[in-house]
Amino acid sequence: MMESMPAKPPHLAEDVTRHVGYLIKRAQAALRGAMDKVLREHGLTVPQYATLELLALHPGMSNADLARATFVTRQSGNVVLRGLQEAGLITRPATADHGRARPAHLTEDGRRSLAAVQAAVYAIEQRMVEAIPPQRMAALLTDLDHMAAALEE
Amino acid sequence: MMESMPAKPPHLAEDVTRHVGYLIKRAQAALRGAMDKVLREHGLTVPQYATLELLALHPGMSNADLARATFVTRQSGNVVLRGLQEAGLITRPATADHGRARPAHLTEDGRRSLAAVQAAVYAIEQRMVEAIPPQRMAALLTDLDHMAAALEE
DNA sequence: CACATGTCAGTTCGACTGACATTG
DNA sequence: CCAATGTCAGTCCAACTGACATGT
Repeated sequence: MMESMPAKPPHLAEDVTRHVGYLIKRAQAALRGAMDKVLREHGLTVPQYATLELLALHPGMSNADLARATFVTRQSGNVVLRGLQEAGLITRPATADHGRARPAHLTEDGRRSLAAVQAAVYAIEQRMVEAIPPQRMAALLTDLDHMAAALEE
Repeated sequence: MMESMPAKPPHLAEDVTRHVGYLIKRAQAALRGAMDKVLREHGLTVPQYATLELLALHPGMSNADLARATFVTRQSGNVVLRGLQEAGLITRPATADHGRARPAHLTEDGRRSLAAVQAAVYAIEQRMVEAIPPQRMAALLTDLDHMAAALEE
């Protein structure tokens, strides 16, 4: 089990805990921790789950596609993809028919695994959403989007 | 160099890019990418920088303190701490005077390293802050805090 | 040709679990 | 006794760089 993950970091200077960067990190750590917890019961990692979710919505995404969508290099993406493949949750054609891209698809097991964890994962997101005033939701999403965009060239 | 890190993820369904979880992840990835870039020039990693920053504000924090503040286990915290120690950026007493906690302190080199990168790191945060309407800043920080809190027990 | 993609090889840092000693 | 801390040992996934082949 996770040995740390305290309710709220101890007495740190206001300066630190009011930094946007710190709060983004904290929110992300909390989210990842919560997801890890429920996914581990099903033998999935967070990157693996993210990949399954993407493939469910966009069947046929290539490794490069997925890597871009999950903000990692193709090399890292390939590690995740191979893990899923070995677990029998996705399939990829041995050879590319068109370019070099080998479109990935969920297997039946993959669909089952995804379905099995989706409720729990959505519940986590729900807990987050319910923690803030509904009328601020749109602005929050917009602001997060703009902050990310500001750092991406 | 980072081979991926595109301006903005390709054509994904609106469903995905409007999820709070996705946006938090994207913002964090962008932030981490930007920080990595400037820190690498000075031979620092993000966790190392975070630790230096914390120690500058709170001299004498123990490994357990730092681990909690950076949302990792003591074991992971120790890896970072040892890296900094080997680089001569921090010192820790060989033996604890009080409990078992060995308070860490920046060395002169540590202070110098931190000072050398701080401007660049602050500039990154500034770019994020400037990307959103100033009057929404307080609400944004509050909402992030509440979302994180909702997932932490 | 350039460019995107896939992949092999290798490294590294930091994430985790588990066990154990020590201190207050 | 118990809780917190530090630490040793080991595993693992995924992050990276660099190089290279291949296909449009």
